[in-house]
Amino acid sequence: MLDFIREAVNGALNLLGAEMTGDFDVMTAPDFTNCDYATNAAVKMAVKNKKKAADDLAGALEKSGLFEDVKVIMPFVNMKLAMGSLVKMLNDGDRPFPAKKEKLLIEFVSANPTGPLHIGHLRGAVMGDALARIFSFTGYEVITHYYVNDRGRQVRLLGESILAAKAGQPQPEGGYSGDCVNGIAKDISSGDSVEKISDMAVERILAGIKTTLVRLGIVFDIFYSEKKLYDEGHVSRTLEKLKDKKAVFEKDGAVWLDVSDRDDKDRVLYKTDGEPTYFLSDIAYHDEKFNEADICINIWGADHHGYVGRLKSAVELLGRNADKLEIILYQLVRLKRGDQLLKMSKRDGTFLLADDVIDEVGPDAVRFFLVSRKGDAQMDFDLDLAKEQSSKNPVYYLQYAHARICSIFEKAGEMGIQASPCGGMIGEEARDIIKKICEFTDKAALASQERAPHHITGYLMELCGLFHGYYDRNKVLDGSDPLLSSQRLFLAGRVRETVKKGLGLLGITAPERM
RNA sequence: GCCCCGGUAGCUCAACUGGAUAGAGCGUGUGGCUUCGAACCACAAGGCUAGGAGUUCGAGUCUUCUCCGGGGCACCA
Repeated sequence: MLDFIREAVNGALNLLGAEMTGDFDVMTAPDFTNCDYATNAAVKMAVKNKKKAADDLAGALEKSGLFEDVKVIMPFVNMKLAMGSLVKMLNDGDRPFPAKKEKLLIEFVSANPTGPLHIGHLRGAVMGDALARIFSFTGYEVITHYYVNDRGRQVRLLGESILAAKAGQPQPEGGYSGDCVNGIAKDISSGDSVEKISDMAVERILAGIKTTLVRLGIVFDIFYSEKKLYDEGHVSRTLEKLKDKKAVFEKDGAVWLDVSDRDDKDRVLYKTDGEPTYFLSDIAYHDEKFNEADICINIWGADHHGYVGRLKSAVELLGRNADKLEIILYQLVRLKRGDQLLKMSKRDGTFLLADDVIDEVGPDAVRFFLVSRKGDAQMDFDLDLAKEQSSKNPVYYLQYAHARICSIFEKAGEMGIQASPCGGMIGEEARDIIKKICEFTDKAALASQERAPHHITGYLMELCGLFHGYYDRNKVLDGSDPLLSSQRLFLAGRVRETVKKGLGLLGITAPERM
């Protein structure tokens, strides 16, 4: 829609032979103007008399025949679309997004395979998946990654914890406990090596994580193994590249990387005990990612914020453009039950499992809640509200609109009415809703550009709100007026299609009945 | 101490990157099913956008200071 307005304004400017001092904006017009869109193009024209420029522009826009009203309220030129323009857009359907040249790799969740997913992982999972869907819809070629830290100290500790549990001995320092560890301990033979048990445990826990993700409708293209980075020599190759840049040095018995340009201080690659840090393999991993894609996007919890600078610095040392590594941080979610804030601690085992939350609230509601706020706002997730008042949950408002329209189509079938593109029969009462439908691709583009899925939820609330109101005031199927009925049915069909597409971008189902 | 993110209606959050008279959901109050699905609709109440100063035609949005909340400052991930 905004493209359409922009083209119209451009056309008018060309007609006037206008010279511009800068780009102009197109925006929605406020209610009191009784118009749809506005532009500040007049004040961006290279003339002294802005008022005259605005009047000239308004005149040229009027001549286009696309608008039923154009009025100047300085500094804006406001436009009201002609019903014919709107109906044509509605009938034509959304323009598909052209394929983008850049290939995009998005990595998210990447929780350590040392235990099941818990509430803390959920927001990143849901945001990442929604973004992947939005990117794909808006023309990017997209690959999704889950990076698996399947080696190193934590994994070894997991194996040792399981062995200890098996032998009935106390946990090693900082070790793991809980149902997960005990469950695996039951199924091993005590003679196995730590390595073997660790590998087995990782495999099993990862399988559980995948199951949880599938419940949410999340399926990754690739689970990328850290171990593989070592086995295939990527880590050592990356290290050589860094050494070539003279960025690697030894100090106090450890090996360091100079990342001081973007971080507070230099960071360690090999510890004094000779073990590599996770930082080293992370760098190798990102080098590999950039071999596959033009833009790499990571979804991280805000608690990893301190890690951003050093990784960007390292990526730059490898000759990559650090701006093409986009790290999207999401703030942490606090869980509430009514007024009660839930204290969660990994150590006490009091954190809530992702599966429990999904059981309690349902996958669609979980996804809707966690994706309906922008990532850099921290949020409180009230389980009581999401669960007990689930019938008033906004997600049902959207799904209900979809189901309702499905039901209308069923009824239409019984009545022998078929949808047909709208003509003059559709009146003013459908104006707002047609306009809203035609704004869908604007919102998808916005969500894609800003890497912010919450624009879609807000849009869908507006669209469905308009439809529910329209439905209440206008009978779609009227046996005495088949022509009007078929056109209103077409309109309803476009609403249904748009709601389904929008929910699809968020990974939320669009049920036909509920 | 330094860095990052927040502070908007009673609560949870929006506001199309600087646009005009700041919007939804929940909660509260009133009204609406003989009619395509009432998980819905209509109307109402609710605001000095934490506070001060600045930038310009114009600020919730940009700069700066103060206050409050969250997170981070490892040879842990």
